[in-house]
Amino acid sequence: MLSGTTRAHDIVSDKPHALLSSDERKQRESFENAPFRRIEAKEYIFCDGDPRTHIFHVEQGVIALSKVLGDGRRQIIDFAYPGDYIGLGLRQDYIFDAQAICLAKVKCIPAATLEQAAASDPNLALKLYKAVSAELATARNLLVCVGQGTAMERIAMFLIGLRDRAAVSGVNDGVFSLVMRRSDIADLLGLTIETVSRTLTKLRGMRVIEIVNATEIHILDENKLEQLAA
Amino acid sequence: MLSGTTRAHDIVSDKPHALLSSDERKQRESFENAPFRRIEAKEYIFCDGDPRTHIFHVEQGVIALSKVLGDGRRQIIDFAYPGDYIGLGLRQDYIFDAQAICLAKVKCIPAATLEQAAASDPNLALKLYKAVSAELATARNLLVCVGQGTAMERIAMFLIGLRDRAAVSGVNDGVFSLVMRRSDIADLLGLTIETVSRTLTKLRGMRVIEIVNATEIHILDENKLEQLAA
DNA sequence: ATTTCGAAATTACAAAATGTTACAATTAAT
DNA sequence: ATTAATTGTAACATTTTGTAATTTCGAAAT
Repeated sequence: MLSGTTRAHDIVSDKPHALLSSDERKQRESFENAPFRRIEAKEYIFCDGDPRTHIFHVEQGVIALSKVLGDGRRQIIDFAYPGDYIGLGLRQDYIFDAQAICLAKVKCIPAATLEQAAASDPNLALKLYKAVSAELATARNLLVCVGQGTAMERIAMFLIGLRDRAAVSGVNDGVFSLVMRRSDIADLLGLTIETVSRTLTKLRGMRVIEIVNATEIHILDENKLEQLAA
Repeated sequence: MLSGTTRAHDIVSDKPHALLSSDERKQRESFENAPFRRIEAKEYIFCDGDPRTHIFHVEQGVIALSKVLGDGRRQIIDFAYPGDYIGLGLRQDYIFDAQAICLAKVKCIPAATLEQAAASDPNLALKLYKAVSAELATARNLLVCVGQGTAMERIAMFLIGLRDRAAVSGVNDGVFSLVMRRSDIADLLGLTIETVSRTLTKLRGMRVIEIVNATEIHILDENKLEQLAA
C-alpha cells in the first residue's frame, strides 16, 4: 500500500474470452453475472463478525478496511481501490469492517462459488494465493511504517504511496486528490487528526507540498519528500 | 500472532501415508526428502532481497521475521514457531530477513518444486492460500496492536498471545518462557527496550505477572492482564 | 565450584514527540 | 443563508523516548 505494492487484480480471469475452455467460460459467466452494488459514502459493505457470504471486487471508489476496538479507537488496515478484491481468505466471518469513504461501486461474488471453483481449478487457487500474498506484503509494509516511523516519516511514506498510485493510473506530475479525510489518514497511520494536520502544514511550510482546498496535494519537491520518508 | 491466530500447518499433506495416491506419494517424498538445516541462535536463514529459492518449515526453535530500515531501525513482522512456513508468496526475492532467535531446525523445500506442484494440485494451492491468509490476519492484528495500543496495552496483548500459544502446546497454567530478548519484543511492538522493561516492571509491581530470571513469566492475574490489553 | 568477563536488562532522570483540549476557520450540505 | 461537518491552530499535558549509570545473568576459563 505504502510503497510499490502489487495490486490484486484479474483473479477471475485475465485471458481473452476466445481462449477460454467451455468450463472456464461457464465459470467466468457466473462471476460476470454477479450483481453490482452501489455503496454511498460512509456506508458499510460489511462489518467485522458478519458471515462472509461474498467477495467484493471494487469497480469504483475507495473502501477503507478497518478494525475497531471496544472504546472506539480504529485502525485502518488498508484502502481498497478499483481492481482490488475484498474479503479473501477462507474464513467463516469477515474480520474487519469495510466502509466506503466516497461513493463506490462493487461487484459481488458469492464466496461459495469462488471457493468451489478454486477447489478444482489450480490456476484460480494460485491467483487467490497470489492476491492474498500481495495483501500480506502491503499489511507488513504498513506495519513497518507505523511501528518505526515518526509522524513525519509516516505522512511522507503515505503521500509517496498515493503519488505512485496516481502515477500508475496515468494522472501524472505529483498531483493527486486526497479522497480520504484527515481522520482516515490518522487511523491508517496510528496518529491523531491534529498530528496529521500539523505535519501536513509543516510540509507545506517547507515547500515540499502544496495543499489546495484541503483535498488536492501537489508535490513540489519529490526528492525532499522521499528523503523525509527515510 | 497476538490473539487466536490460526497456524499454518500441514501444507504439504495431512493425510496418513496409506491414503495417498501414487502421485501424491511421489510428491510427498520429494518434500520429505528435503534437507534439514540447523540454524544457530542469531544466524540468518535468509535476508531481504535474497532470491527466494526455498520455503522453510520450522521444526524447532523460533524465527524472527523482520524488516530493517536504512538507519538500522528494525520492525519484526512476525515470529515463526514450529509448524509454521516461512517464505510463502509467489515472489522473486524474499522481502524480509529471517533470523533465528535461538537454536532452530528447519526443513528446506525448493520453492520451484512447491509451486509446480501447486500449479496442478488445487488442494495444495488452496492450502497455500489458507496459510497466507492466516499470516495476513496475524499481520493485521499486530498492526492494530502497534497502531492503536499504548505501551501497556501492547505488552499485555503480547503476553496474552504467548500464554495462548503455550496453552495450546500443553504447557499450562500461565507459565511460559520468553525465548525472545527485550529488543525483539521492542522491535515487534514498536517500542524501545527501556519501555518494554519499564512496562514489565510495572506489571510486576501490580502483581499481574512474576518474572523469573528475566526469561520466565508467570501470569498471576489473568483477568487483570486481559483487562489491560483492552 | 569459583572467578571473570561481556551481553542484556533494569532503573532514574532529562528531553522530545505526540496526544489533549479548546476554539476558530473553512467547506459542504440542507 | 444557515447549519453541520471537517479542517486548522495553539497552549498545555502526557506518554514515550533518549541517555547513562547500575545491576543481573550466563558463558567461558580457571
